[in-house]
Amino acid sequence: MEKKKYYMTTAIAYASGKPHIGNTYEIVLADSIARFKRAQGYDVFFQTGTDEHGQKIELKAKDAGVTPQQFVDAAAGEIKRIWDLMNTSYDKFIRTTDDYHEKQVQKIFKKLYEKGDIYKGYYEGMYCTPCESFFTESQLVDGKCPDCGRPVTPAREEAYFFKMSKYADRLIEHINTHPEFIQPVSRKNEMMNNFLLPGLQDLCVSRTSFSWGIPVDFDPKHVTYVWLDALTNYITGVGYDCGGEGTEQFKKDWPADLHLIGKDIIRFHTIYWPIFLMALDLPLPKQVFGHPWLLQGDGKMSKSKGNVLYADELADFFGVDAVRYFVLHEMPFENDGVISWELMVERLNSDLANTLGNLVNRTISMSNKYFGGEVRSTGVFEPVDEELRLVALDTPKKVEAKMEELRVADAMTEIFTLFKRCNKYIDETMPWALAKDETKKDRLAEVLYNLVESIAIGAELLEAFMPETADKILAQLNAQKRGLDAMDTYGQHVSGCRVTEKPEILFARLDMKEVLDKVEKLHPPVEEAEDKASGNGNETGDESQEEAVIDIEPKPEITFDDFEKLQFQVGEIIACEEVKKSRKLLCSQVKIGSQVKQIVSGIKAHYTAQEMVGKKVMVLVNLKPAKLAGIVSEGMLLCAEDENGELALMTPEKPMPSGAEIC
RNA sequence: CGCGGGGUGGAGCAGUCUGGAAGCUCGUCGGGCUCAUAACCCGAAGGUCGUAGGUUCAAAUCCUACCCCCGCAACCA
Repeated sequence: MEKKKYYMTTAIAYASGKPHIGNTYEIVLADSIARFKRAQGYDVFFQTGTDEHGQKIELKAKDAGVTPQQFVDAAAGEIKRIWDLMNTSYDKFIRTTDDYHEKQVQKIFKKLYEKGDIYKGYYEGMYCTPCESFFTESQLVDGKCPDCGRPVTPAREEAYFFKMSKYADRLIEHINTHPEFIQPVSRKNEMMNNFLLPGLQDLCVSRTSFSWGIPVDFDPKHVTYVWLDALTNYITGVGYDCGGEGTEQFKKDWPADLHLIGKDIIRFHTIYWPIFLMALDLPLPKQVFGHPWLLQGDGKMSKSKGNVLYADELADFFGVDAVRYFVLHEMPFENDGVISWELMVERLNSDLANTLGNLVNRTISMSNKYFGGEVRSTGVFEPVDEELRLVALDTPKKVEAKMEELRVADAMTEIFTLFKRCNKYIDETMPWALAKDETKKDRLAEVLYNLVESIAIGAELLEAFMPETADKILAQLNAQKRGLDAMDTYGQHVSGCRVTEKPEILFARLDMKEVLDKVEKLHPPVEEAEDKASGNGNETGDESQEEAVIDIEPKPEITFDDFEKLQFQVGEIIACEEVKKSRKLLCSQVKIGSQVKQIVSGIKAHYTAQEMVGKKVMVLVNLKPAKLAGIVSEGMLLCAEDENGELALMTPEKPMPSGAEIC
């Protein structure tokens, strides 16, 4: 019988930097699904990759002094490295800079243009020049820019648009008749009520403001704007050919069975993507699952607390499978999950070391102790065996049911329920007591056989989630994989097999304090300096009276010429207000000589707008203007900062007129 | 009114769509056991389900208002 195909994808990761643990979650989640589907006998094609175009990458590359292509090559390499490190079994890693992808995107763009679904128009609206942003009338605040409050002017920019509204009815119909299309279901209403029912706006699909993108071949000053470029990877990756037949693989795999994405981009995958496909006369993907996010715990995510988390660092500490276990287990189905070093240690100790690792270890060592490693079924049955047997037979079914709903965390919990049942079984049967009675020898053998059999079933089920661990356990037990299909029969472990002589510890318990100490060394917290200052309060030595000092990372030496480039002046703050919608920023009007500059500073936590007014401060005046929270800042107020991040403005020690040069 | 998520025993979460005895894991305390990685097994304590109203025979769940956290967005120039 031919295998049923299963084509699944993750979102492609934006190649702008190192992926943190949250990004990594998605690929691991996808991997567990892919592996499970394979175990179920599907012919799985699992695609992931990187999204590599756009203005942000263009800018980052420029900052780094490399070409965009060099930049994304490095970023994609890093992403791929992490994916591989996490032992993910993707079949294809697509990059939007791959030539076949770029070529197809151009063809698609052209086809849709010729078909009339894409038209050339003008991006019209009220334009705020300093903010370089367009706004609709309804977004304006008092007729002014909602960001910086300055006047806006009507403006237009040439752009191509996609006629979304043309396909809206068909899409609404599809969503209503396919309740499984958007997962979790709660997202469906969100999409319908917020976007579809009020009426879809046409989507801008080209840009002229940057050039790092796929050029529109018949109008090269335009580049394809993100979604038409990014989403199409799902078809170009399996061999779609616009205007042609497409490869055999494309015919087999499309439509995709599952797009696994973050909940933040559900809209693009359940509205724009299906509509693009309709325009191309292609069938729609069967299911889009918007998973929640994995957030970093401990309240603030800050470098000073050392809780910024990366997959490779976590894997160094805990091992790949432990990290896989954690992210899969801790991630609920609909709500966001939390990750922190503490929670990680807790989970590893209680679930992996205590429940699972110890179970395997104690079972193997008893087999060695009582039977020289031989595990033999004797058929000496007692009623207590029945319950274990039922749980062991039931677990595969439950796991399959949970996986069917994509409830990966729940599926793993089912497996651990089996392991817990095994631990309980040991207590109920008390093998050490049986061992003391020579006449109970056969019963003892049966007990150990039941344990090995049950653990073998659990371990094999674990393969999708923790592949290495599953293999290790099976190897230690000397058990064969039986296949998901065959899990309806108990007692398949070959009687007479020997377990390993020296069981390797699968997961060593970790000491919380030691881990946190190590983490601290890796990411030294800023508070250290304070401890030194206040903690070493010995009264006798004169040196201890000294004020605390701070050492910072020295920068390279500069020449006087370098210094001369900087222009500092005394400025008087004549007005200051909080920047709305901002947590940290104050916006000051600073009088420097006869001119007034607007300067934004991140000091709201340290000064109120009121107390700023009237201060004479040190200003770096020839800094290139930049936008902060959309507001232009034309310089920088200089502050001293202590080890706790407390700030103090620099003010002249004697009265000085505004505009006085500081040199 | 920028967008989004959340508030359920000490911690992390399920349960909310489809109203019907407050559940899971960890931690704590007490007990058991000794094969094992100070582990494992049993038991117990601990909750006004953010607040205030409303609907209902019945509300964590539905409705209204409010409070508080958090993430994102363009935020330490």
